[in-house]
Amino acid sequence: MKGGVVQISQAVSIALHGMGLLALRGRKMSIGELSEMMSASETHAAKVFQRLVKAGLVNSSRGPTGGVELALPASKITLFEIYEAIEGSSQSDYCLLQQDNCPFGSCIFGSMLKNINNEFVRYMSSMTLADLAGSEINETKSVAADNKN
Amino acid sequence: MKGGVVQISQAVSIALHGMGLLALRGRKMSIGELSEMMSASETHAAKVFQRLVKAGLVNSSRGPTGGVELALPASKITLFEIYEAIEGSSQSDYCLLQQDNCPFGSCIFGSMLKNINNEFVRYMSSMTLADLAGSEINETKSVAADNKN
DNA sequence: AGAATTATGGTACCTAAATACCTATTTGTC
DNA sequence: GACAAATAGGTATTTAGGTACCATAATTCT
Repeated sequence: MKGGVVQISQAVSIALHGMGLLALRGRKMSIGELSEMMSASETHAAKVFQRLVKAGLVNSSRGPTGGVELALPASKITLFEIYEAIEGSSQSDYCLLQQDNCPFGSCIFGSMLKNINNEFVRYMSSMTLADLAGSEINETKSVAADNKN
Repeated sequence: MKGGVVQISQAVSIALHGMGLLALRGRKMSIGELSEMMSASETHAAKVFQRLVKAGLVNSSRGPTGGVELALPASKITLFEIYEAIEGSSQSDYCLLQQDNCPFGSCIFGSMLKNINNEFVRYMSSMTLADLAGSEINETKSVAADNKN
């Protein structure tokens, strides 16, 4: 999960992919099953899903036949809600200097980074799990073609 | 330097602010002077500037009256060059699954984050230190006013 | 009733990255 | 020669994220 400026933790990646899988399958799945499909540590995935449950995005049940499933229709869950459930709400603070002392306006670096952050939030808030599942259906055939990065 | 998706290290913040200060003053300054103005650790600032020197963005001289100064006109140094000098060139990899196996097209999460990264790079590449110094002159009077992020 | 399966919750450990610290060495000025 | 500054390298320290482990609770199956 390294690279670029935009950093997401493995936990967030597990959450996004896991929730996406639940939306795709549309049925209850066990953490073991999910983590295997994602090649992720089962214990880590378990922790991640605990937070999703607490956030009310996922319902869980125990015992054999137990597992997790979406608590709401896929069209009602945005990617940003998933992100926030894992990372918590966060506010930025990029200026080294005290805000009032920064010689670069009301810190130009800070506002630049805030803008990019806002763009991320806006995009994540506009996408739901249903959009994902839809895009999968439309794009799944041409995956191999544009897979060169 | 925590918060938001867009994460920059303190090293990058030191580099951006330090270079900005050099552009503003337009003269040679010592690391001690710069680090004090930024309320940053002098040793850390020294390391950061070593990298900027190696990248050819800064000229340095030793001894009393020594210090660092821009190696090029401020209008020829982009913020992205500064960022890259500290963090190195980086490529992203956000998909948990093997790219070919990701059930979400050519991973939709990955492409989303790549787009945001590209946006950052584009913006940082379009801004030079001269633009910064200019914005300071225009905005410096109204800093206190819009300082409620 | 008891065994198996699954989620829950807590704690402690591991690792990697960023930062801080410390001690020299080199280069230049006076 | 004395001093000031960058340079260099090595070694903590800190922190966040991830991992591992363990006991427990809930549910299902036999």
